[in-house]
Amino acid sequence: MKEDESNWFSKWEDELPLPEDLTPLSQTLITPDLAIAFDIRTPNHHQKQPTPPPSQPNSGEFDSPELVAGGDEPARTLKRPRLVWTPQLHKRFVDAVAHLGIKNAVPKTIMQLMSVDGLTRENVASHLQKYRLYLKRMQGLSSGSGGSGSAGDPVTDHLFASSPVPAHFLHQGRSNSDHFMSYVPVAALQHHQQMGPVVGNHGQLQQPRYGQIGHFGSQRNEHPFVNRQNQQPVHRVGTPVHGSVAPAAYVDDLESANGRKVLTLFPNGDD
DNA sequence: CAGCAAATAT
DNA sequence: GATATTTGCT
Repeated sequence: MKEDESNWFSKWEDELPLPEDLTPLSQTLITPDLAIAFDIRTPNHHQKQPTPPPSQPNSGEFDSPELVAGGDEPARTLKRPRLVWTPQLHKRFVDAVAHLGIKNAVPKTIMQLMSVDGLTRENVASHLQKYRLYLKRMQGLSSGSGGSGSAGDPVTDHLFASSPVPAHFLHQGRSNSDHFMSYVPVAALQHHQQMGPVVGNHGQLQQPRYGQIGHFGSQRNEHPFVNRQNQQPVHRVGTPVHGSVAPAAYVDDLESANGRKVLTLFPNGDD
């Protein structure tokens, strides 16, 4: 029996796919922009062809191959792939809303504050809508008196459930005076590419970092159960905060396995 | 433009 | 089937 164990272990080891064999997380898929540029989305259903514009008044009849090298970003008015709201991204969203206050938490502002490259107002609006519904639902059933039903947290909404909801967000009919408007650390002005949602294997945007390659258990981070080694190469906050708020000092924290680490990442002092 | 409900797409 | 996006309306 012991031998068996070492046996399968050996085999297991042997059959372990090499990193090179694994899906090259950042590659493979045709570059999203390229794909959309060519309008060659995934072979899906019969996508209706909406009035294909007569292209450019080219003298010839073939399209201009410079389409890609055109310099101008084609990815501007074309349909982007579905954005996938990963917990981290959602966290940013929540934090942004939390710090803006319900009153200023409108799609436009949120989007700007998040300063996530590639995120559009529509994205936020859509997500915000669902998020609000989620909050409402929660309140609704949390008032259950004598309820013997509420047993823990039924994984209702996967995404929202795993987000450290700031606590308040409950729309209290509180028309209190708004506190000082926090200046917007317009990080969006940075030409730096922060975390740009990238297209996944199909056409879904997913986050570049935080990609878990493990095939063990479930790929999805349903609940924090996987104890991964928090090793972030690009995680340096060298400067011991001295009082100045650096927009680039984002410390995207990883939630602890079972300890809800509610750490606000924005330089907030409000509330 | 923001918010919402429903439909639609992936 | 779950989600995100879009649509229509206010």
